[in-house]
Amino acid sequence: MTKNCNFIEKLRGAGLRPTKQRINMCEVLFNREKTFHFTINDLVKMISEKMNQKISLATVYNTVHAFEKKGYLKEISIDSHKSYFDTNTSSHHHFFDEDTNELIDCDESDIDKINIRKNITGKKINSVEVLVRVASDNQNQK
Amino acid sequence: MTKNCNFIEKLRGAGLRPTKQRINMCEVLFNREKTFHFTINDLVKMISEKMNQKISLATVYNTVHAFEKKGYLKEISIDSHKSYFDTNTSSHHHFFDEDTNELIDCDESDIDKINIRKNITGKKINSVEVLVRVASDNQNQK
DNA sequence: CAACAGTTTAGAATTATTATAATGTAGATT
DNA sequence: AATCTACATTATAATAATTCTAAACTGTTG
Repeated sequence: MTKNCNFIEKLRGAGLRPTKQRINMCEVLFNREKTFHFTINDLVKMISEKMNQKISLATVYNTVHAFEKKGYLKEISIDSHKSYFDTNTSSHHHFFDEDTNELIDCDESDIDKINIRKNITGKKINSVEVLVRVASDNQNQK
Repeated sequence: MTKNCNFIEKLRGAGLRPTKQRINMCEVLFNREKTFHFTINDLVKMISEKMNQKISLATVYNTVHAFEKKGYLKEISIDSHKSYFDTNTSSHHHFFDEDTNELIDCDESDIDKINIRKNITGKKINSVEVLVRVASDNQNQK
């Protein structure tokens, strides 16, 4: 219950009105020990269950995008058909298990800092992301 | 003209029948000095222009996927709405210019070899890809 | 508590991709 | 070269993912 207040502040701080839907969404997304990865579909299910009623798909899309813009979520795109969001918005890399479609966080010690030697004139680097695709050792490629 | 023969062999070698459409597609994709990036839409236009007649969208999708499976193309996914294919199938990294939506190849000297310390039991690494997002220096984020 | 601006909603619209089934074609067989 | 067959292509329908719309609703401000 006190958590709610945090989320209300969090939303207000980002200029987002703390509506019932957004607060529920915050609880599903951020009220947990560990960060996690989800798809829009996952999320709709989770929120509907939590609220014990439907939430409009449009609202979920809107809110996810609002959260993304505010830096509360990060999108991880695997291919044109698989896109995840990550509640861990710190700069970090990922493994993607092609067998299970599971996205796995790397922590800092897993991959050395990436050193970019190229410089594009007038452009600054916004992010550097590594995606390591893995698959079962016995089967070839998949 | 002699190039056609190469493409016919290339297709045959991959177990793909050298049809008119596929050969045209090969010419558009592979008969050039430098490798390049494209979207399905780009490609449909390019092929239609080259053939001076329509090509079915389904054929382009089918063929692109066939080429991808055979390792003639690689998909580069930027976000859930922007997906490119790359005729450069060697292992390499990319810059993505968020202002122009342009994908830029890195060559080997641009980024040090990525050292992966994490090991996922029973899984082998299929690919390691770095995406560096850049944007204009004066505007914040975009 | 009235008023307004921002939000939610269901459903329509749009876009991207895949499936379908009829027609066409490459390559093998004769 | 005619025929056959499996694979390809095609237009279109179907599906899936996302965005738009316009009406109803709800925080917030005064």
